[in-house]
Amino acid sequence: MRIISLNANGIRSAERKGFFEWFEQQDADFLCLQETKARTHQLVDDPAFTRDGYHDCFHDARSKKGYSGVAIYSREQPDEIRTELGREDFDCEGRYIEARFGNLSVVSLYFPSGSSGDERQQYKFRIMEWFAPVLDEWLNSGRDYVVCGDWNIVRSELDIKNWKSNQKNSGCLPEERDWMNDLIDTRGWVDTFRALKPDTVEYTWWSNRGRARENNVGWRIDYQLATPSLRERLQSCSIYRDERFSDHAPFTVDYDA
DNA sequence: CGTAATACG
Repeated sequence: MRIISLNANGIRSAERKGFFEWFEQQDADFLCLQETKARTHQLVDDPAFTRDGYHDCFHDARSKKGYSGVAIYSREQPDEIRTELGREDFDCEGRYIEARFGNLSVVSLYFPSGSSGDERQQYKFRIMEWFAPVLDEWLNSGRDYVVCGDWNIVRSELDIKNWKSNQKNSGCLPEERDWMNDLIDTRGWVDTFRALKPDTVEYTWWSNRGRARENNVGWRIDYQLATPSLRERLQSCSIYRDERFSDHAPFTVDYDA
């Protein structure tokens, strides 16, 4: 079972850059996209976003055009699609979609960014507080979950080039890191990349200001978090070097069938 | 600075 996740930074932009041709070569069972930046109607009727051999589902932002938005592509037809978690100021921003296949749930999640200002940072903190118990419910549901997405939070010094200078910047704030680490170290979620590569320094996002990407001034803020039930099924993972499609890197995790 | 619509990350 192969799951690929990518913050597409605009699915229409990524498509123009050949993302789906690349995707079709990857032999993936599931693809989770974040920041599709399109209304669902702009995607569902366009063959460019409908791939042979895959089912697709989308959830867009009701609140703003061209903003946020998530998607899942799957070989198997889902039993059920969920897009609402019952909190209006979260549900309206197109940040969550879940596809269910038997006992497996695959989630594409776009966690809020706080980098645009204090208003959004306070929103991010409120979502953190509310979302942790939601994750606990999933963890205790008896279902297998893989929560793929852009979490906009690094965990440790291994996950960011400029650790010291970013301590006061959103995504690397101590209270954000504590929250993320609590999910994994205390509550029991598996950071699949870190579980497979305990000491590896690799990033999933680079600012497009300056020469961040060519200097590898990056952050690891994209994760596939899995329930402990999937830990023994973890095989391998890779973050792709490919810079063609987005300011984030696509990454793959392979799980035993 | 890139995406997609003029804000947001």
